[in-house]
Amino acid sequence: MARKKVKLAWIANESARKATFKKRRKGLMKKVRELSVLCDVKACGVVYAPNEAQAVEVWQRFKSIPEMEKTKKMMNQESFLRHLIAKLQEQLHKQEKENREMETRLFMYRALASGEGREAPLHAAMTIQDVTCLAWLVEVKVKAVQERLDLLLKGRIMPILPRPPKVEQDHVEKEKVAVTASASAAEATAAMRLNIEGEIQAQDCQEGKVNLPCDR
Amino acid sequence: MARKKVKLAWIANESARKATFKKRRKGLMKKVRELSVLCDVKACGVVYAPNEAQAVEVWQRFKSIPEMEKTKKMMNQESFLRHLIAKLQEQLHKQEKENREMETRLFMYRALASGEGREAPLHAAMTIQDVTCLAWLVEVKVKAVQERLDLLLKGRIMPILPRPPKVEQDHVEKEKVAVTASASAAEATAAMRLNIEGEIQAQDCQEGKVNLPCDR
DNA sequence: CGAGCTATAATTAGACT
DNA sequence: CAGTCTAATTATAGCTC
Repeated sequence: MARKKVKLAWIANESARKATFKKRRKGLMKKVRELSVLCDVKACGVVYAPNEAQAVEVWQRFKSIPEMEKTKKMMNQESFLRHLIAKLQEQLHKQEKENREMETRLFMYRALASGEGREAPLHAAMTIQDVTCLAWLVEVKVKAVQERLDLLLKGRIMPILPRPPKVEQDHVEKEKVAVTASASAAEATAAMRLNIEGEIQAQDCQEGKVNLPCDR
Repeated sequence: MARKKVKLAWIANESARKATFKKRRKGLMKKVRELSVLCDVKACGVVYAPNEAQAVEVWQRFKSIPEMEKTKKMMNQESFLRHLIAKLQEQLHKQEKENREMETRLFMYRALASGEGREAPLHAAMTIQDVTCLAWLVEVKVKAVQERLDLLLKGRIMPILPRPPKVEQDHVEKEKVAVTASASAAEATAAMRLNIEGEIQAQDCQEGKVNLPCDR
């Protein structure tokens, strides 16, 4: 959008493409932030950089101010971590339960696929595409989450293990909350379980069939 | 960005905010598309509309052209569905295996949280925030995926069940591929498993502690 | 290659219908 | 409230360093 109007097509020149990418990604992120702030909505943008190892380029979360303040308060409290763990635990159980349900669902899919055939309606195809696309994004997210979890875990191990067994540090030795692994089932947000492929390997499917006009 | 420079702050006037939201969301999506096309990267934007029931406002996936064409080809093939199912099945197994690992990880977390305390480093706090934020997004995605799956399932059941057992339709009755639930482990993309809470309930944590300066 | 620097394209705030 | 219009603000393509 400047010196010259640019065609909406892939930029062949690599350096130009890279420059445009950087600039536009930056601009995009700014827009996301602005929208979030101006309208107080949760918003995020994700951009797969070509060569950067499968990275979540940007993500942001905007919470309403009061909620944000509450979050801040609990962010560095020990109890928050305990609470998180309790919930994780409960959700693990939920998840195991859902595994059974997923098996059932999978069975149904299977039966349907084998028992019937032909001319998958465009509608269905689109839906599949939708699913795979969403799944891709989820894959990115899940990986990021797991990396963050690992980081967090390391971050806690590192400063702790090397420390001598009993060092009396005067500051903040009070709030020794008991580790109540309670957490009501009602509070626990919907347990999530993901079992979808993020990328469909195209090579596996035989060639030469229809061409759906479902570009966008 | 017009008639008047607008402050980067929440817009109090509701109708104005709504209008801005609509305009800017539209613009944002356009930017996402453009970036994707110009630089051939996978990109997506997600915006939580205030009142629209927890909706993924926009998501998009851009694949490189050759990949896209392959995808098109297999989109409406029966074998694609079978393939998807095979992979799902394999990933289900992987997932069950990962459940064990998650239990281990959870145990470690627990031990750390109960055995040590105090002054959660800002770094750790930020990480936790990151995790929860990402988790929130994943939650949205997972819900969307599950809805899509349900839709897909219904979409296949509907036109199939009411149909009489054996109707001889002449077109495309050939490619009756056997349902080989094989799918090599190498091909299957990383199995995903998600077990994180998307929203931290702030009320659960007692009040009046530190205020982290970790806004953004 | 990255960091400025315009000139110009694109977005959009506010008014109007 | 949903569009349309237009001026003013932003984003950025192509350069230069």
